[in-house]
Amino acid sequence: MGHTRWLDDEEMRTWMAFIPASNLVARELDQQLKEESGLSHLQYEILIHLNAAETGALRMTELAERLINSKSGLTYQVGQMEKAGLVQRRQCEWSRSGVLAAITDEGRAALERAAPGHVAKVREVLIDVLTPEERKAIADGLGRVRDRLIAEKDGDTCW
Amino acid sequence: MGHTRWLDDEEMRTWMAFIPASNLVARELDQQLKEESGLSHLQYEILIHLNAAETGALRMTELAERLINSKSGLTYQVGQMEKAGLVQRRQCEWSRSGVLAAITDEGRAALERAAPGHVAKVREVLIDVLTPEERKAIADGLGRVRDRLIAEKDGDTCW
DNA sequence: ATTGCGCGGTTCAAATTTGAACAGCATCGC
DNA sequence: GCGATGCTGTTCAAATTTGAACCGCGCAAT
Repeated sequence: MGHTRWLDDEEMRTWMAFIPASNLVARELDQQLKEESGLSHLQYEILIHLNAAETGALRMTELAERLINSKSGLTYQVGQMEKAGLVQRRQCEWSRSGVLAAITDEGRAALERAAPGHVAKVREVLIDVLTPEERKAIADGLGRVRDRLIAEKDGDTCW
Repeated sequence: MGHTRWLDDEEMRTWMAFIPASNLVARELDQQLKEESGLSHLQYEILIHLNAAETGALRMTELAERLINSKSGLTYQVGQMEKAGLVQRRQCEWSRSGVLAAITDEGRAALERAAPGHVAKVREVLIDVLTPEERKAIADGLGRVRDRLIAEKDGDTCW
C-alpha cells in the first residue's frame, strides 16, 4: 500500500452526500418521533424489532446487535422503556442467564400510534425524494455495505 | 391524507439498507479514527472544514450548521480541541459578538496524520463497495435528500 | 466434582449530547 | 438617542452513550 488513493470528484460527491444525508435524516426522524409520540428513534426501533418477533420478545444481545448499539446502552434504554411500561423483562426459558425484552400491549399501542407519522416522515425526507432507480441502487449498494460490515463483526477479517 | 401509505417491499428494502448502513459506517469510522489518531469523527470533520476555509477559520454557528450538531455541542467540542491545541478561538473582526474557530498548525498536523487512514477506511467500507452506477445514484439521490433538509432548515416550509 | 473459561447482562464512572435559559452585541424603528 | 428584538455563543442541568470492570451461569476438560 503505497500512497493514499484519495477520493476523486465523483467519489467525493458520493461521500459528501452520504454523510450529511445520514445525519440530517437521523436528526429529523428522531425529532419528529419525540415530538409526536415521545419516543426516541432508538426506542421506536426497539419496539419495531420486538413487535416483529413472533413471540414479541428478543434477547438483549440480539437486540443490541440489530440496533447497532452498545450492550450497556441497550440495558439503559430497555430500563427506561420498562419504567414507561412499553416493554417488560422476562427470563429466557432455555438459558437461565439470558434476558428477554418483551413488548407489552402498551408498547404495541405506542407503536401503532407512532407508526403513521413516522412512515410519513420517512417518505417525506427520503423515500419520496428518490427515483425508483435511485432507490434500487441504494437498496443494493448500501445493502451490500451493511452486510459486509455485519459480516466483519462476526467472522472478523475474512480477508 | 387519508390512510397511511405504508412502504412497499422495494421501498422497505431501501429503508432497511439506508438506516443500518448509516449507523454501521458512522460507528466504524468513528472507531477507526479514535484508535488511529485519537480524534472523534466530529473532531476530524471540524478540522476538515476549518482547513478547507481559506482563512483556516469559521464562525461557530457556521460550523454547527455544516456539521449538523447543536450549538452547545460544538461549543463543548471546540473547547476540548482548544485544550488539545488543535484549534484556537479568535474574535470575529467585523462582529464583536462573533467567535472564530481557527485551525492551528498542530491541528493541520493531526489532520494530515489522520487523513490517509480515514480515507482508506471510507473506501473500504463504502466507496469501493459500490459500483460507479450506485455511487452516482447515491450522490444524486442522497444529495437531493440533503439539500432539501438543509433548505427546510432555512426557509422552513417552502410548501 | 472441580477448576477454568466464555457468554450474557449489568453496573459504574466518564465523556458526550441536547435543549432551555442566559449574557453580550447589533440593528432597526420610533 | 433609546428601547425592542434578534443574533451569537456560552452555561447549565439532565439525558444519553460508551467502554471497562464486574457478577452469575453454563459448559468443557480434567
